[in-house]
Amino acid sequence: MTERKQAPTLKTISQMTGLAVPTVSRALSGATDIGEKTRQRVRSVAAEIGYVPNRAGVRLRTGRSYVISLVLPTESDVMNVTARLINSSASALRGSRYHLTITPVFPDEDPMKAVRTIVETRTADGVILNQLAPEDPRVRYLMDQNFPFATHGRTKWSAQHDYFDFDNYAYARLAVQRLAAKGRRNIALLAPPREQFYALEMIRGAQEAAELAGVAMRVMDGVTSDTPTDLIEKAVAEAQTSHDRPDGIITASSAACMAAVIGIENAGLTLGRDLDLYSKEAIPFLERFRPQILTQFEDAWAAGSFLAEAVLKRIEDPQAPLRQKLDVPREG
Amino acid sequence: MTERKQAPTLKTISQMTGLAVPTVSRALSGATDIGEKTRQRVRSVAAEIGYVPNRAGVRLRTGRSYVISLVLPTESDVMNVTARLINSSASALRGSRYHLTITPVFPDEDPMKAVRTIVETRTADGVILNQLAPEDPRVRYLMDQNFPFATHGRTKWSAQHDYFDFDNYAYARLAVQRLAAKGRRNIALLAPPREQFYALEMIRGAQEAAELAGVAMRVMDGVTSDTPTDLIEKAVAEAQTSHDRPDGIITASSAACMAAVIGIENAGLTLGRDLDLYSKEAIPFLERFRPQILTQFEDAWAAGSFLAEAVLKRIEDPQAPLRQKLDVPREG
DNA sequence: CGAAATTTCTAAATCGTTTTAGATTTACAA
DNA sequence: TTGTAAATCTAAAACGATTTAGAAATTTCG
Repeated sequence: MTERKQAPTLKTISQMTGLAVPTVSRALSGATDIGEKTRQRVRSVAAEIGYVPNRAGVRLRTGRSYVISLVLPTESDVMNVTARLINSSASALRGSRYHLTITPVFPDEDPMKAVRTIVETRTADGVILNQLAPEDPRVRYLMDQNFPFATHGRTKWSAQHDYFDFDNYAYARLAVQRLAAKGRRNIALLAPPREQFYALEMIRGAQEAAELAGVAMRVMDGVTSDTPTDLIEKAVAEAQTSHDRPDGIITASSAACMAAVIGIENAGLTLGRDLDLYSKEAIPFLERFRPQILTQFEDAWAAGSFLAEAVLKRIEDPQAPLRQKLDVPREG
Repeated sequence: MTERKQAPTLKTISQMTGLAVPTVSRALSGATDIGEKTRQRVRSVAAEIGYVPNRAGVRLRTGRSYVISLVLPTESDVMNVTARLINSSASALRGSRYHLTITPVFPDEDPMKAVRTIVETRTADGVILNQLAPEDPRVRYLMDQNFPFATHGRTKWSAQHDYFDFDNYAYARLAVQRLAAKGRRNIALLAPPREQFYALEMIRGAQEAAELAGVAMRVMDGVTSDTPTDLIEKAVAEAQTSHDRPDGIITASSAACMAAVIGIENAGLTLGRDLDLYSKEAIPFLERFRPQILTQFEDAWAAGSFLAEAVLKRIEDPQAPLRQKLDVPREG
């Protein structure tokens, strides 16, 4: 439990350079009445110690918040889990003093950077994470810093932190059981990327259930549920032409499942006859679209509310009991 | 252009009650060393003038930001326009000093309240709105207050504010033209709710094009593109059994289009033969799912980036030239 | 009644930044 | 050399809230 680092301020730079605080401020903002060498010196020191203006100070003095608000009518009809998560967690903060900000992280970025910045500059009092690796460094870091957070999904250390997770192990078990009960003997799992914790859970569940039921189960390779949908279509279609073509496919998201439907129907096969599909989904859709598809409901709205509240409680009382929930699959 | 109201502070209450500022503070926070009648008086005054603690003041003094951050890996594969909008606008702020916060608004709420609060308490420096009515009071208010904002979609006053809009008029025109060119003579438009500006645009475009092409065009009633998907399915299926069943349906979102597909196929009809579907979509999906579906691409990513940047520029320079874009439909 | 204890309030300092006004130094011309 | 102008810098105040220490008023009790 490292000591939380104190962010450098203008005062820090002032002391390091021997200049007055306002001088430092004006040097950084590029005022005309600061000597060139002074400006240089201040700037380099600032860069060196990673000075970032304190938002509250700026806001108080200037009245500018440096915040843009996206006013978002809550939609009832959102297939996408992420969108639901945003909506529900923002909604859960209604009535509290808290706001929800979105911190986007790009694939090419260091995932740690965003979290570290938040903690060090105290951009936020708490954090919600998703898409977790089993030993996610962000989680490790937040735990070490004793910084309030909650996760959508679990990690290796999830006994020690707040989380909400859909029980992917149970999901996959049940999926295999039901497919086996329908007479399917050769099941393929279109799994999430293996870097993510829940992928491993899902795979484990499917394997165990397959063994118990005495059916074949394999993880589709070269493709995950996050793969662009056209590639999923292709992969599914190709799998159907192989000698041991799967007669049951389990997917991890409605988008992936839709792609699978396309691949299958394009290959001229018939759902429910030639093979069965099994999927999670955030809103009832697949099952109405193709009644043959077997589904389990993933409650993304509950996840968001739970997580937001968990973080809130954790901020208020760091010693509060852990808030953890493993959502039991409900068949759709 | 009304004067922007100055938010009341502890000082305001202090002056009104004749008490010292710290006394007021402690009275509000429920400290034990404040007399009961004093507390009552302070509280009632505070409530009366609508006192809300200044975030910057609190944050500076206590170090608490009252912000929860949702750290969001940007997804490439998001069907939903809203989710894309969030991702893209948050991303556009990367590298700037600005953050994106989400302010959810519930159907049962006064849509004005959220906006008014933002402006009065300066929760944010700028605002992005969507789902606009032709004479949206929020837009009117923001214009009157001279508060930086940009809209996804247009209004009656859009000549005077920043916006990004998909050209729904052109969309509908083209849709009807293409359906007519395929020999369709009885077209139905599954329009958005008529309260929204873009619904009117779309209807107008469809009507004009239908007249020109000499085909029948009607707006489906009792159902909009925001209606729960099961009701859309039902409505579409029923329409097919009527005596003047449509041979071409234009929808306003991929979700609505999918629902239409379900309705049609459940009714035992064949796409492309018995009738054609025409839809917008945010990512290429429908057209691959059912190649018979005619589509136009709606660039939600571009919208978010554009809007975020527009607001940024508007904050920096209220006199900056208007940033407006009417996105031309690209056929998919 | 007067001293001590208690209740209720206020003064002052602080968080980090920016702005305004003024001070100091340097450079230049007379 | 000296006075003036220009170039640099600093002191002080302010934004709004909270906290700590202490002052004033009230109550309690011997």
